[in-house]
Amino acid sequence: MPELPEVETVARYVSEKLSGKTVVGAEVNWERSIGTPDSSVFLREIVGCKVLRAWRRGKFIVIDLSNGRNMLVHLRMSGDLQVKPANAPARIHDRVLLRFARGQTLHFYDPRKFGRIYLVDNYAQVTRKLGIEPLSDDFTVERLGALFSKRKTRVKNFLLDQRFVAGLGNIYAVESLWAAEIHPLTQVARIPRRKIIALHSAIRKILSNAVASAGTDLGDGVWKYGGYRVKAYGRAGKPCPRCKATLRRIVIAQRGSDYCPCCQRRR
DNA sequence: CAACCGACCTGTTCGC
DNA sequence: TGCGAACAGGTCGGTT
Repeated sequence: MPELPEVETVARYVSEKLSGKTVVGAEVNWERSIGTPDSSVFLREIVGCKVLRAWRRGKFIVIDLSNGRNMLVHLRMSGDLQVKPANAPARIHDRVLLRFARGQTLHFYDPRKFGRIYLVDNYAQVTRKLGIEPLSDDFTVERLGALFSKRKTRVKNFLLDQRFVAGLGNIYAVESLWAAEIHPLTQVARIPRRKIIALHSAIRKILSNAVASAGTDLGDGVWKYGGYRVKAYGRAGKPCPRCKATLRRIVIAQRGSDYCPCCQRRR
């Protein structure tokens, strides 16, 4: 579920709530929520750690600890982090709880159990394979063009592949392609320069607007904080906001891809 | 190299 | 109303 804007929102929230606080206790209710190390080792090693700050890399929340190590959280499809008073009851889908000094508890809520927490010496052990940060200065039209060159991948698959650009997921990939007027099945090497420019600009604009809006609330309760409004995602059968043609949905990489058959022509 | 498929999980929505 | 199927913001490993 959460993509870059939602993960950024959670990372800022955690940083604000927990910076300077020390873990005094921990509970794991679903072992596989801990990616590494084993949950028993995690429980032993996380207690006593002090949070310096939290930030984001791709879709990972990275927590810097005062002992130099890092705790990372990936929310996958349904994860969320909430800081509550120590006396707040755990919910049925709270998989991991971290209790902090001064009566605060971090709840890792994750109905589908896909999310993962990692405790490592260096965050790069986990994030090593991630591609470029789309909101960084390094993400230029030239870099995007270079990644496109000679590749046969379809652009929708490309945008979902975290090894190229880190942070886009299905919603924002669909939105970016709609904004840039590119058909999702287009092979990246065949995208003309003016469209590369349009896509680069769309990705940055859409992601930064969504971050500023605290993400996207699709109305199904999975993410209920943000105010970003989608233009194409999930709107198959409804009119294109640009040309009024009926939006369509096809499946690419087993993910629904909404697009406008009129403005997003193939080739 | 690139696409596809099943896994991993639970909850919600859809169609009959 | 009820019930099973389909589908959901992500990623990985094994096949084609």
